[in-house]
Amino acid sequence: MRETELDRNGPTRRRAAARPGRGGPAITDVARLAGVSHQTVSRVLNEHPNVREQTRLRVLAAIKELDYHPSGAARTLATGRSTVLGVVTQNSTLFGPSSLLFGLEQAATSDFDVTVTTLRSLDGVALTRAVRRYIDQQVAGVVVIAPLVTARDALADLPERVPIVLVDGSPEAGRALVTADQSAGARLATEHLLSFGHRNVWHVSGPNTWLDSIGRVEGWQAALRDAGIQPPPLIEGDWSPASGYRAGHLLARIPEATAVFAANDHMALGIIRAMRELGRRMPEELSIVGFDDVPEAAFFSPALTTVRLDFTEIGRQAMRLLREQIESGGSASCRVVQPALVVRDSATAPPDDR
Amino acid sequence: MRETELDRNGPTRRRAAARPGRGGPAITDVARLAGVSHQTVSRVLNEHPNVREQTRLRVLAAIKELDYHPSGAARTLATGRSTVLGVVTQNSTLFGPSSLLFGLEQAATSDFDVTVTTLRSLDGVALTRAVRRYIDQQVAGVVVIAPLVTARDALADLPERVPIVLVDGSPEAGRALVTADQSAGARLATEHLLSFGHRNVWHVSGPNTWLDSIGRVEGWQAALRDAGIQPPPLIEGDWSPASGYRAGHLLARIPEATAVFAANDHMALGIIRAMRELGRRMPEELSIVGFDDVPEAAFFSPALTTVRLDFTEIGRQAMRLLREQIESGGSASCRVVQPALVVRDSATAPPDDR
DNA sequence: CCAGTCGTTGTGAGCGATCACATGGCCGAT
DNA sequence: ATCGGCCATGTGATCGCTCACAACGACTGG
Repeated sequence: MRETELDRNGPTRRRAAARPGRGGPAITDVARLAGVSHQTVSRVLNEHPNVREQTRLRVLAAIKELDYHPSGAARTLATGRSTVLGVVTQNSTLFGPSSLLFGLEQAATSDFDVTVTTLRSLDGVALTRAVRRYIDQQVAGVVVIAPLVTARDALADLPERVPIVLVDGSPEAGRALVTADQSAGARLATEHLLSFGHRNVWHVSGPNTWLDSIGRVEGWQAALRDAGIQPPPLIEGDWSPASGYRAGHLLARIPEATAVFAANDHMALGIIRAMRELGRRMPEELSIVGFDDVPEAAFFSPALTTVRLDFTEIGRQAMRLLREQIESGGSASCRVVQPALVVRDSATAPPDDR
Repeated sequence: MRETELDRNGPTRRRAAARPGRGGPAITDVARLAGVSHQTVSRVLNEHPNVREQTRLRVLAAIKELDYHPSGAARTLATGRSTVLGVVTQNSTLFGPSSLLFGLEQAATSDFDVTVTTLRSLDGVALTRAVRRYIDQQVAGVVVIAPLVTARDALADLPERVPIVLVDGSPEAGRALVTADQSAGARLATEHLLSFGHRNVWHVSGPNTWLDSIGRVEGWQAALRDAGIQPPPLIEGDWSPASGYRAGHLLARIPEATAVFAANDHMALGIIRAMRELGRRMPEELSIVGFDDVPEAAFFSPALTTVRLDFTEIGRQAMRLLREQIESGGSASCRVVQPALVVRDSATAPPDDR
């Protein structure tokens, strides 16, 4: 027995000396240099209270001298949880989604390593697979940026093993959710236009597969109904300035269209462009309000009145919900971030009124 | 001895049965179900050739039945390398950097998990720390999006342990690098303006801390010098439309300024806006060429002639360089992606000429 | 008919951390 | 003086996987 044990230790020690390990020094190297056990080093690393200050300093010195860095993989393996946060988003350079991603990264970066999966399309299969893959990697949590209708259904049959927060998705999923109040933003825009005395407000929406679009359409309709106005037919765009441009040409042929709410700033730009080509003056002949407040919106001609979303705040809220779930196995609560109207020069009174 | 062994196995088996393990089933569970050793399962997972087809199928079936997914952490720990790719970029929603990030994700996503570190500033300390952190995590490789001058110096004293590719950085760093030929792009823009007969071309640049800015300034100057023209004073902006707007007001006071090359589209928008406010007609009174070809550039008024960069291609090239380094310990080669001129309506002949 | 080779599978150690538990010193309380 | 308890530290097992090597049978060639 005794001999067997010695035989076992032999190779082990030799191996450690030869350092075939892939990376730099390991915890045992630090322990040896500091003259303590590996466990004590681990305690120092994890800020365990019961370590004598003197020992702590010795360990710290050894860590510094060896330029030791703990292995995340080993820690993950031992503890079963990592500090990696998975974010699933879609293949898009659109202002909204990309700002959302940015806001999220900002908010997470202090506690987590953020890894991003950019999906080509947000259909159920791809989404589920991406989330499952994260779960396999034992991520600490998953954030799904799911602004599409198709995403909603996919999330229903997802395993419960991991904290998940939806951003910009639908509350029906029964998961923790952070979203912007699209409807309220649209209402802000519409009511702002109505306040100038416009008889009606037209709307150029995003694709009806987007929850954002749907919410904005609802808010627009609601605001009109509340004012006792029958909403005019919806003009559906696809977020692109080109679609706005086409919508602009359409609107130009409708004399009674004096005010339009565009579901994003880039479509608004397309509309403005079309109007300019047709020799219409803005905002005198057509008032317009956008959505997003892209950085360049103030420099459109006319400077665009629009609705701003605080993406940093959304990111922060998402991280809060996620932490709640991680720490206390929390609930499926829901936060809604309110948008704000940014008044510039693109909305004014209708022609008749002056 | 025999008893000791039983004692040892006892708790082990019980543990396995109770599954206090953090995740789902482990490789041994699959092995047991398939009636093979864990090593055989490992072989199947890694597509090792020497496994009998029949065995392979049995293992595959067991994997499916248990819904087994291998643990990345354990694999990383055992092999010393992960499939994670670290990307370091800076705190920016600017079109260039964010498109770059997007292109990179697109190109990487099939082989790697991309994790992003968004730095508040690209100074040496922050950059080095971020890269080192990735190295500690034993990432497969690191991509640094380093468009700032400050980043250049920081990369010199970085450990060699990990494949690194610079994107949009400076070749002097002696590392693998993918970059856009900023200078050639600027030359394209400048020569396009000159071709209309303009006597001179002014330039509104980005901040001189950006390598992109510097390259574009150089290309602009070179093009003018080649044409035997003394470059006018440089107007420095900060990429923002607001800075373009200020530059526009400045330019408006200089009668001989008939053509301007803006270092990005958003500054061009600011210039256009300023001109419009002052009642100048564009492009008749001032020709302008931008840089970036943001999606909305075609809908500026006038539609902006600009220079386009293929970010997807840059991402692809970066991934190629990285794979070369990972697989063959490759070299510090350098790829340059060429930009293309996109001609629209914002550049035309100077007023004198008609 | 036996040695050598190859294909297939199994065994045990090790990656670098944490966790559960053991140990030994020092303290105040009995 | 003795004992339970806390503090500081150490020991060994374990997480789930891969790697190096051993074992075994079938096939081949001399």
